[in-house]
Amino acid sequence: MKRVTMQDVATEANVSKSTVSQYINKRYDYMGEETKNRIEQAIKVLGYQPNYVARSLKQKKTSTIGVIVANILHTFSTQVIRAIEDYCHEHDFHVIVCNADDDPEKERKYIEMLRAKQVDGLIVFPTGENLDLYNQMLDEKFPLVFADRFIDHLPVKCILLDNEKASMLAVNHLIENGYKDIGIVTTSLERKLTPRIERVSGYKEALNNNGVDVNETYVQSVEVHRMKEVIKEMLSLPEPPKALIAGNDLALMEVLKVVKEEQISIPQDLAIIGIDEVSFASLFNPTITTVAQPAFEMGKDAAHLLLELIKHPAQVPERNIYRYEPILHIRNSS
Amino acid sequence: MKRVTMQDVATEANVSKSTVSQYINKRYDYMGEETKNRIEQAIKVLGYQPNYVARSLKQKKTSTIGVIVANILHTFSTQVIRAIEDYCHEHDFHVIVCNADDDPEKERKYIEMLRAKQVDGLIVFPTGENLDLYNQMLDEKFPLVFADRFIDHLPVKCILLDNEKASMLAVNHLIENGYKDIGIVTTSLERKLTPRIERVSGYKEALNNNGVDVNETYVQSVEVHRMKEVIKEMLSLPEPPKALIAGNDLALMEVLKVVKEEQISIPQDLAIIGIDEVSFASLFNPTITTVAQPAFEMGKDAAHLLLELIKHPAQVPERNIYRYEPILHIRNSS
DNA sequence: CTGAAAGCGCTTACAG
DNA sequence: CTGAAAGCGCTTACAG
Repeated sequence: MKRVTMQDVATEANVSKSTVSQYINKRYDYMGEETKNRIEQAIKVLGYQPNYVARSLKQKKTSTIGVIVANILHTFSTQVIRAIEDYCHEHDFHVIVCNADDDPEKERKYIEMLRAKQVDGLIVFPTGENLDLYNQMLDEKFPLVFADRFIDHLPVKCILLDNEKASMLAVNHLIENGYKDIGIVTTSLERKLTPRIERVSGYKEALNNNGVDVNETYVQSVEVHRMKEVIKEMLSLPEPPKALIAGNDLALMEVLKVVKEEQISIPQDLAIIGIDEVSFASLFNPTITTVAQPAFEMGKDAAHLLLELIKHPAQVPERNIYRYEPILHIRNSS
Repeated sequence: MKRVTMQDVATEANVSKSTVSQYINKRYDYMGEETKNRIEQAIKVLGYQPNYVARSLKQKKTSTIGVIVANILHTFSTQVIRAIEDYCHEHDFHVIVCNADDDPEKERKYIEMLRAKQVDGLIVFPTGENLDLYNQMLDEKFPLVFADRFIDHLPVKCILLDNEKASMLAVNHLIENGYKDIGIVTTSLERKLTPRIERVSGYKEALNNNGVDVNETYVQSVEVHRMKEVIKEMLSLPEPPKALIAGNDLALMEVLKVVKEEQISIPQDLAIIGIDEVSFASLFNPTITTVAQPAFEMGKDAAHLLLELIKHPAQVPERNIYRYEPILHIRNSS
């Protein structure tokens, strides 16, 4: 079952393949009406479909971008990906998504594979551990956008939440509602990943701004599998917090598991705010107060920015850091 | 910033590019130790990365598959995609995902684009409306696997849930718990999509098997945006159902919205079972009984099947339909 | 207005 | 054990 090529069409239409190529690429400037019709006919008769691989090789572009997310389990990642795909498909770009699973080795492999496949650009939620690769892409002026996390001293365009403000919105809202003993639980800070670091520092700053001392036992950052345990410990302190901020959607799930297991009444025994929106926030009993990221907008902008870098490499904007405003959804858990 | 090619490596190592190619492809059978070292050195010095586009053109394979989901909003789609990606990455295949949004025109566009990009195979959640394309791929023996839905009289490998059994599990469980007035709400049946049709027919059959007459006012199939309204009507009947099955995860969300708005007590006023697992099922108040699909297994098997079709086109198995067992998770909403 | 020719960066049968 | 040559299916200056 040999696929029909441009040469076949040319033969069928009695023209050269140059002319067929012109036709396919809609460069009809000087093309005779009759020729056009013959080619159109031939294409229809033979059921010709152009081979983009050949075109890509010649044109040195693939109209494909790669997206490497750190951890696809976050709703935020899924939403950003969806926005990127929507935007790219509208602009006739394809998207290859990879999940690095927060593993620097996987990230390395995917960056190399995607570049070998000649993607025109890359959106990465960086693990932060492959500085040589990041720098190499920068040196080569390869179109690159980071999302969610930035790496110090690396002049890469980066799209991310104003994380400090996210925590501040949560803290301020709790304080307005009369809470002072406010805890926060996030995933591990060991790898110094932007959102976690900033959410904790924003939390501390907001407490300070409100004249509340930070109680370090109320601040816990551990891997997800240890989180329930740590939350239970925090709630068993002689003076447990009266409110708890979940650092992201996965942390919120752990908090809710503890709430269930220990039959804690929300918000009477414990107020809860989650950073990141979750699908069930307004269905839950009680409904859950969240600080949402404008994930769709962020994904769309990341894609837009990347396609600009690809199409107009000459006019790259100066700005590197793009911050997005978190949105507080006040519901009944706080 | 010219990328370095195989020719550059060959020159640097003082060999021909044939030899470099052999080296890259690990065909060292007759290669001198010294030559190997020189090439290895040259690659390192120049930072050579092979160009897969050129290789693909020559080899007529891209090691990439396409996945076209009907509607990416379903958790099931997301999970299947993730399983496909995991499996493919393990086997050095790449995945391009497209969301047809239940629009046959988009599906057509994506099938054509992905084939133009020379993907080696396709996993499709078919809209069912592009019979000519499906048949064309079949004629050309193009590697193709359907998921979630099958199309009558089309001999395509298809991976899907035993949907009738899913409904039956739900109905039987409700009947065991003493319910007889059981309703079901699904998305529209107009397009005759397998899961919806089968879930409704399984529901009816299960009622019959239990000697319960089907009450057609308890069976509603409409688009998501009309679902709340229809559920409210059903619950306002003179004799409303005492239990309700949600036909998929999106339907369950609508049911839960109504429950919230109308302050219905679950399961006292109304028992609920959802088909499809949801992230919050065991966190909810009450926890929600669901019938889950083995989504991860299904995605993995779909990918495995497709890669087999790609690698061993000669030995395609006879079997076309692969059914998967639904799993009843009994919780407190029923 | 259309065609011949070169070339994109690889792989592969074949020659030596 | 290694290399010269052809070719994958396109695009693109350039010639006429």
